Amino acid sequence: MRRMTARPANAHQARLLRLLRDGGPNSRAQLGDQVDLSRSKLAVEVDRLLETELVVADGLAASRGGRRSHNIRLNPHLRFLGVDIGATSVDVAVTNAELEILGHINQPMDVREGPVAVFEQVLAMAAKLRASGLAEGFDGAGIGVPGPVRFPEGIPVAPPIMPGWDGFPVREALSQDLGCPVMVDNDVNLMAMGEQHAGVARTVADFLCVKIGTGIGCGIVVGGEVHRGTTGSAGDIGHIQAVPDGRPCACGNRGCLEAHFSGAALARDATEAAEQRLSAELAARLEANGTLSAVDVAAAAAAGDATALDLIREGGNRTGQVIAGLVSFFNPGLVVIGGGVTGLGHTLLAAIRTQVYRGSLPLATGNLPIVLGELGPTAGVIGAARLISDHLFSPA
Amino acid sequence: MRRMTARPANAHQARLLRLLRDGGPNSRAQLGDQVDLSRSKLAVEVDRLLETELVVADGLAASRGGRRSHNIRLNPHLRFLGVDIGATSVDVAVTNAELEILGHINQPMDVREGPVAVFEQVLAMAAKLRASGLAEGFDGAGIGVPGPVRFPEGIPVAPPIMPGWDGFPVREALSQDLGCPVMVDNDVNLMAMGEQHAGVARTVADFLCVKIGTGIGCGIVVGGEVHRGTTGSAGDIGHIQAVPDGRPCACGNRGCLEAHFSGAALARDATEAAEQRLSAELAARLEANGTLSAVDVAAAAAAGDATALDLIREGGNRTGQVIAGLVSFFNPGLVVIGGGVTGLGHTLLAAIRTQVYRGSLPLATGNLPIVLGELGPTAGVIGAARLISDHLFSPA
DNA sequence: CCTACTTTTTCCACTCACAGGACAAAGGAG
DNA sequence: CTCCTTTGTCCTGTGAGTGGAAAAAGTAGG
Repeated sequence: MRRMTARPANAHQARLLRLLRDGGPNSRAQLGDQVDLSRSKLAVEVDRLLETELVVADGLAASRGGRRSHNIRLNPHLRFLGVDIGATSVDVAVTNAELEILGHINQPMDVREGPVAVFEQVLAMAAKLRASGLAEGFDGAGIGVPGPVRFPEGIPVAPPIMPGWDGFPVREALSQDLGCPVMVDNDVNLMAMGEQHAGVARTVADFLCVKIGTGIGCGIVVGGEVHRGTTGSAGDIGHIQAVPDGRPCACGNRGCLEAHFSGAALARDATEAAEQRLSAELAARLEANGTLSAVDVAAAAAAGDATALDLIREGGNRTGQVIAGLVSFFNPGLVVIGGGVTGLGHTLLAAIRTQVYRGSLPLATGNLPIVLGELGPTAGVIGAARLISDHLFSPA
Repeated sequence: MRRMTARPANAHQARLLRLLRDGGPNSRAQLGDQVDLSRSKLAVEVDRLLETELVVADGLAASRGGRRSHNIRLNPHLRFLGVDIGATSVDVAVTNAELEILGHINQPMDVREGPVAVFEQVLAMAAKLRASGLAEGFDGAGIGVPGPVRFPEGIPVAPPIMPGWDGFPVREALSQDLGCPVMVDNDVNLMAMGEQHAGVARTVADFLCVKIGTGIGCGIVVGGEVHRGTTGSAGDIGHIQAVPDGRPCACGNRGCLEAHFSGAALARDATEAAEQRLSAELAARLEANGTLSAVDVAAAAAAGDATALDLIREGGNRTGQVIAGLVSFFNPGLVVIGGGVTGLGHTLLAAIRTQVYRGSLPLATGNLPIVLGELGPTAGVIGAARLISDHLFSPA
């Protein structure tokens, strides 16, 4: 099927498209209530959008006391591809134009195999989703990578955990392979955008989104917009010093947050504890699987294992201390905790909250919710779809 | 003299006013090069600005190879008042519409005497400047206070070092007393705006401005706009933990940056060192003055006193560690160091630089200048004038 | 079923912002 | 003094956008 190549011709059309994306199908009259345009002008713009087939008519709306209005919705054939590349696995999802997930695949993968191998796999996964009848093609794709990105060009820069990716023209290459517009961003930023679009951060203009996975990063949203920094490395909090003269870190320093708490650090500490027989629960799991991960720690903690709980609390305290500093500095309206280790749940959250509420001034913490992300593993792909839709639903 | 009450009628006029503010007098032709408007449209808007007397004709410009153009400048009678209230002193300055300082007074003052007493003094200082013939009245005033501010209303909130100021309607009260529009902001934010307007940060969109005075604060500029946070307390980095289990702080925690390094902490440490006879230089100064301040430490350091140098280095290291974390998080394009203790000069700067370049990843620090502010004590009042001019030079 | 009222949509005339060309005014270079 | 360039002014055309009138399509009540 022919893909939609049309773009909104002006800011009004872009506004309408975003309203339809975020609010779902709407009657013409309802749209009129939300934008500050005369009825005539609105009708003209809607007609033009219908002509370009970006939106379609969708029957009659319920009456509001008089003549029934016609419903308008984004073209139901529009499809976005959301790709969230993690350190050890990749998520690929298809959404409609309202960014609802129609299909979602997760596969293990090693990002260190380099961009060529990874994108081969990603393209295969995308083809699989397409073959299952969810999409006949893609109108745009958002890609999240676990490292800093030169955003305008969509090129990873100096990614510490991604050797071989430095300078690889992700945006251009994928745009060719997929035959559609592509935008690339840091995976943490996409998670923030996901939670902003469909998660806990829907109504907040300034918030932080801390992702604790293999590494630790933080999405920064200022006035509704993601802050990426001068070189695209904003939010890279994994290497903030959390423990003076602490553990050595891969970056060459000592005491980095990431060296003390992250999926990788947690697995290492748990293995150590198991080997030293500090925890029967963890030792048994190590015996059974041959290796331990954050999931095992979560399970052990759920079973009441004191060592596992201590590890989580300890890590939560470290993380909380760092976040406390960021809260003082940035004064957000919300802090979202997400990523792989959110399985650690309430114990982790409680430790983080304690440190933040203790370590920041009351004015900054007084009305500050600190919550777990709502979307779990789908936050990244939803954010990716949101990224490309923001791009496409803006004036050409 | 009748004050200018006119405001730009639309975004074009606002744009032109800001160009004239930031670039000084300009010919109509030069203005045309900078805005994307047809010559006819530009002429219309300039004529309207001339009618409102916001701008005036100012003779003929030099020829650019053909007919000479007419110069336009902001009305030379426009006057802004910039007020920078510190913890222990207050700066009041008068500027013209191009934000050039025409007169500047600094007086000691104790902010703890409360807003009524302070503003009595401020109004007297403003009257003195007016009486000296620099201004016949003020078209607007910007006020900086050393604590968080609910920006839209211009009301200080829960300022730790300013008992009696909480909830005082500064904006409204001063607007009445001065008979002109008033905007209120945190003093650190104003310093950032000052350096952005006329100092080292003229060309940078994202930067941090760390002010080390009686306390420590940080102005955050994102995309050219000051970030104030959800409750107006963004940049409040004085109470970030710099030393685990360190010195007790007035805020109730231990190890806050401000408890280890700030004008107050430095004076305290220097006095201690003098009393313990660790430094002859400092002891002599204590003897002579009865008290020590950051200025004495700076003088002792300049004279080569090892203890003083150590104090500065130690403080710079602490500050640098905190800034390193902020740089990782925020990824600015520039870090400006300002405030009272900048008299400590290169020793301080070197310590901070060392810690930041060591403690943050290369991608964030690779091209990151860390410099002293250019404007010294005038940064605050220039920023204050800039604040109110931004407000007045925006569409009504 | 008919009438009165509401809401939605379309149509149309009118205003306004703005662009861009023609032309006059003012200066520079030879 | 002539030719060229730049600047300023005037004027008309165009397209965006508004707001009123009226038609269309409902609901509610008798």
